[in-house]
Amino acid sequence: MDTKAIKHTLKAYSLRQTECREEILAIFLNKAHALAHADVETQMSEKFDRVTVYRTLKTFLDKGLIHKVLDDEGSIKYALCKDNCHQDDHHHHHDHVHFKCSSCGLTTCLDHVVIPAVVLPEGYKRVETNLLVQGVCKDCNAKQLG
Amino acid sequence: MDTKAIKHTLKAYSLRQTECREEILAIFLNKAHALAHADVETQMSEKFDRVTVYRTLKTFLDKGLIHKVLDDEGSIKYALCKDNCHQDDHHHHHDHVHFKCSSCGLTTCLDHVVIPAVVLPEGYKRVETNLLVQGVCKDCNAKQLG
DNA sequence: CTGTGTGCAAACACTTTGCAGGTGT
DNA sequence: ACACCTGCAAAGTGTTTGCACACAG
Repeated sequence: MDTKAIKHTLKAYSLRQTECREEILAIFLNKAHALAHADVETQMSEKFDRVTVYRTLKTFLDKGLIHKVLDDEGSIKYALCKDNCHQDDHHHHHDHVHFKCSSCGLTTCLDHVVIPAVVLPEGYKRVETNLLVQGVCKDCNAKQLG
Repeated sequence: MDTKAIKHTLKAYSLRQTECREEILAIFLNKAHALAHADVETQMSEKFDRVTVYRTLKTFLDKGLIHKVLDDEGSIKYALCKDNCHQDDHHHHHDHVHFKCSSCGLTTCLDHVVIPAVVLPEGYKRVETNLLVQGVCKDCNAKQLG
């Protein structure tokens, strides 16, 4: 993976460049799906402390590098934000469609799926919308049919 | 609250009628919003064991009496299913719109809000859709304005 | 009577906090 | 040099499991 891009990204988000952060960011870049804390931990080649992983994820979240992905199991997952999703300025970016596959268990961002407008009852003020679709993903469907 | 209805409901879901179950079911009936395990526990007049509350919620979930409500904090919440949502036969009932108010913190089911059709990419098979809208609810909005 | 529910104790898993020392800028 | 990261230890919190007894049907 492009370590230059990783370093550049950290810098762009005003984050110090440490080995732990580079590795965690690399994991997110390599994997296209959302990761829970436990997923990140198990995928780290070098063992950093659990606590450091917790703190790194929280830092990334605060800085707007990653965002939360809802899950039906109670474990919070995280996924990389797309470009231009900074700390002060990611309100326009709060609508996400996520797909969780019951077969492979992975949750992916469906960036190209348009989230339909939801008509709320009178008096409700919408700030953020999260849509989680569960089912069987493309790959698993193909395997079953093959 | 109508204890007769509660007993009837337990029976309808093939659940033994115990004090604990009646009380938990009563709490769900009284409260219009989704409840996490901790919420249920704190609202029980008589103190039953934490473990019993966990098991009761799991049982209710398995039988289709309640359903999961997504949350952005990682804590699973539960809410009563509407009528005709039985164990074998609640696939048609899997689409929910929930609203979480950032002011009062309550998550409510918006039963009358139509969940828009989501167009998935080719190959994806949808089974269930969960939509969580966050913002400010009717009541809190009214208070702020008042 | 039988199968299930409950309480208790304990194990287990998850997450946060405080502090001392190390590291990036 | 300074601020911030990290690791360790420990505490705090949330959840599950096993077993003995109680209770609903």
